[in-house]
Amino acid sequence: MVGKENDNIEEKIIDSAADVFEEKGFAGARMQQIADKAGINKALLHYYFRSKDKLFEKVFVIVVQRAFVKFGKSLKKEGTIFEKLENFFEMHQELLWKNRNFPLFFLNEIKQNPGLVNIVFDKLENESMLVDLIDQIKREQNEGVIKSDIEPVNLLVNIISLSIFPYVGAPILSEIMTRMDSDYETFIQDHRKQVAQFVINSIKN
Amino acid sequence: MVGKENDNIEEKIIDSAADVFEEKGFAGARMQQIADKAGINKALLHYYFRSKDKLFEKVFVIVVQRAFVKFGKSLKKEGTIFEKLENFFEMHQELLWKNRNFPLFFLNEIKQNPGLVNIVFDKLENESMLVDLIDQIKREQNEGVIKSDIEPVNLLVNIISLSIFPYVGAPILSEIMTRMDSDYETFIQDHRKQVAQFVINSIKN
DNA sequence: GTCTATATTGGGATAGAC
DNA sequence: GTCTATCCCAATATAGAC
Repeated sequence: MVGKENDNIEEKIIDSAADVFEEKGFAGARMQQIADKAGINKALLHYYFRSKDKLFEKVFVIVVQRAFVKFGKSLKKEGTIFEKLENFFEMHQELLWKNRNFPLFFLNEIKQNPGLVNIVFDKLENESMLVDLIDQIKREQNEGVIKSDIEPVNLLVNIISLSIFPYVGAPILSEIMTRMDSDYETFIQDHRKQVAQFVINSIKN
Repeated sequence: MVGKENDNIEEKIIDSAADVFEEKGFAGARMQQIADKAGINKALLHYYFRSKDKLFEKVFVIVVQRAFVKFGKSLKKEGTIFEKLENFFEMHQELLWKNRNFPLFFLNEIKQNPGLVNIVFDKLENESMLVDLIDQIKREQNEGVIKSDIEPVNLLVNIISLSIFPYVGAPILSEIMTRMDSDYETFIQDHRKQVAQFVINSIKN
């Protein structure tokens, strides 16, 4: 998740906690493991964050914000939907590869505790991002650049699905690939090459 | 998950456990809650299944097998890929709607404990199903029925992604929809109408 | 602030009566 | 087989010395 060495203990804890929570989920995470990874002991953890719940909430907000900021950057500001698509998949796949644990973690925690969504969303500024995209899709549909009459929202979710699922499903996909005398690595390489074209093919006709 | 009333306690426990495990995951599930749901007490749970781990493994295998059998049934044996696609999405969406908790649960547990995959897969007979589909895709590509030269495996995963993700992502999608003055229900209705066509459009040209 | 030692509690597991 | 009562450990949390 992180990379940069950190001597500020509070941040060191946050980073360690992020790793452990993302890997094990809230229920499966252990304060002991977080302390170990941060190179301190449990008592100090509680000194800084009082409880597991409080630590989690703080970490969750930070992690999600980081993720969404990066996600926002993977969207070009200019260009047609087609151009944006190429760029998005390229960036997003890279991002997902580096943060394989995040999507499943995120979806899970939100499901277990739907209240978390609001805490995060209220602090987000990219609010308008989606609306802008939807407007652009509508416009390009009217202009005939996009031939398909799919609902813009559905097109967006389709794109997200195609982008994220191969990573969320890694544990099972890699097993299936192995059993078919292939491997996950090759699959994901091919995926990155074809997915943008797959979407473009679908809507340009 | 189930539906039918059950007076056989062992099965009653399995069904209750399936519900709780699917909802909370292994780490988050509580033996107490399973006992309550089954209308018995914890001691009896342990009398029947000795430990949480053993109960979980038994339940996991059963639940996954049920799911994969149903999944297999959503695939027509005859017809072109295009015909199978229409049928598959129709059936699969119905299935997913009824078992919203399953996909996320499954992906999560496999990730936490990759060994589970083998336990399940070794007991599965649809092994050849995927291979058959891939052969068919290759054939139709050669015949020119499918115009796209996408790798068959990647096409399959794309299809699965489009089918499953909108349900796995329900917690976050429903929040997003609400914030865009729409709602998850409408989205998913539209999704079911367009997704098959989305794929067909992409590969028939 | 950071540690060791200890308290507390939640929850899985067992004993033993019926 | 099914229950109540209890055990026991793991994991969160706190006290108190330094």
